[in-house]
Amino acid sequence: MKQIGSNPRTHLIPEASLRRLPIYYRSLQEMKVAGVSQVSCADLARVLGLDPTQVRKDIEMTGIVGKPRVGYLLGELVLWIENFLGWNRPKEAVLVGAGSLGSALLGYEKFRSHGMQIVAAFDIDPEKIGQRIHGREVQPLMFLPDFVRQRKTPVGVIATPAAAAQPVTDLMVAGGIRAIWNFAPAHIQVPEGVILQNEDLYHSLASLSFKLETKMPVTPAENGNSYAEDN
Amino acid sequence: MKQIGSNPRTHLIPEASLRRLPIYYRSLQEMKVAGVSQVSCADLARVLGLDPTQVRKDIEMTGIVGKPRVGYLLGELVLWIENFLGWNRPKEAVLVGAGSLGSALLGYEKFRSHGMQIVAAFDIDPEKIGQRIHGREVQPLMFLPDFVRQRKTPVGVIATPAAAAQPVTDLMVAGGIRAIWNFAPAHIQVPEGVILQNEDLYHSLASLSFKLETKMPVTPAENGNSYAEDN
DNA sequence: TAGATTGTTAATCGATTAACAATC
DNA sequence: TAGATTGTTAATCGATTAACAATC
Repeated sequence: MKQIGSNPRTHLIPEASLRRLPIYYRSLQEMKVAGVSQVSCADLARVLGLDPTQVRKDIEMTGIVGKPRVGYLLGELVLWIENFLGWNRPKEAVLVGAGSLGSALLGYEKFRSHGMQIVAAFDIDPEKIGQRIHGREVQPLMFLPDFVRQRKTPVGVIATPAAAAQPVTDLMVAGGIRAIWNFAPAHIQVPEGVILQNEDLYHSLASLSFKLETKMPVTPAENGNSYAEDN
Repeated sequence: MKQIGSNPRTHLIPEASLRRLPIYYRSLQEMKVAGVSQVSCADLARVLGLDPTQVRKDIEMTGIVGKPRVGYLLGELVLWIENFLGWNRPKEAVLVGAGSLGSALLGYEKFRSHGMQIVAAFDIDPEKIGQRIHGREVQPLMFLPDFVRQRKTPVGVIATPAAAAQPVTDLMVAGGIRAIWNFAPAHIQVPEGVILQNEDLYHSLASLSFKLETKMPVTPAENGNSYAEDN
């Protein structure tokens, strides 16, 4: 019997697989509501129009052990995914940039059940400072390093204009932030060991615009095309 | 001499390369402002902390021909990228879902110079209908199919709750939309031939959360880690 | 000319897909 | 038992990286 709670695969976790788990997770939640109690990778693949082998590989990554001919207990699989991703252990986050996007992000309550909780918002604009947005008061940016240091906040979310992204990053890093989720359209540099996740809409726009224009084939990508409904 | 304006490579365009072009593009714009007139792939790689070979491969994709020992004329390279991505030929788009995220998206004026222009907004909520957001009046969702059909709008942007995503998709497709940019946290199905670009924050949250917790290595991904500053 | 950079071809590496044995 | 599904190993495919010749 394999170790429970630890991952069976010592090798390497494909980023693309990580990003597919939420898709399965969501389908499972829906099935649960519909009263389903057991599920196989084949079921998931069918519902989502994905390749069954790929689904199985991704699910195995979580370390869950299934039953041949049956699949997995739905509730258990949900728990394994949550545990594997760390979604059952939300990390605190600070957000910088209380503009329209930042405000929208502050309103996503579901983040908490998906591994992250934004506990404070910062901005440099005196107009914004002191405002309450979705229950959090916007603080002066200069307070950020101390806040992060004292509270040991692991995550920083950047929703500033491009020009502010690098300076804000540096502040976060100085405070000991371990991961940065960057929504600013800027290429920022972080020291080795700091996790950086870019959410640059212009990257997507490049892909979308290109595909719309051309008849040139583009290789399918993790967050690109889904499959046609053909079954 | 190669054909000008057409792509030299008949093969296959890697999605990841498409998504990197905006990074170069942005650096080039900054260099331009700084008065630089010539640039090599090596220069770009140095500034961005990326692999020079990769930068060269990506740049070549646009079809531009450079000069050995010199590189490219900066202004020309910018134009080649714009033309390759179609950023100089903005496509019209409709947006559905005038919530906080939708409103934020309506405020991104830069979209127009990056291949896309949101020309109308729709919602199903009577409270929202009639409101003006960044100069566009929110229309009833039921008007969408006719609008899209008459105006031949190629792009649909979805910023609705998850439950609305598939029905809205179906409306868009019925109206003849050719590409969908989906911000709703939902796996939607589109007919073959319709381009789908998902912008699901929970996918990123999965990756971020996992990396924060574990010492397990994750394969580097297109929109993941940048390089450490080490030069 | 010398040498840096382009353009191109080959090697490597990893993700996806296929094949198949084990099992309930 | 028969057969569907898991778990695992191998094959394929494509992106990244390396090597090198051409060129200004």
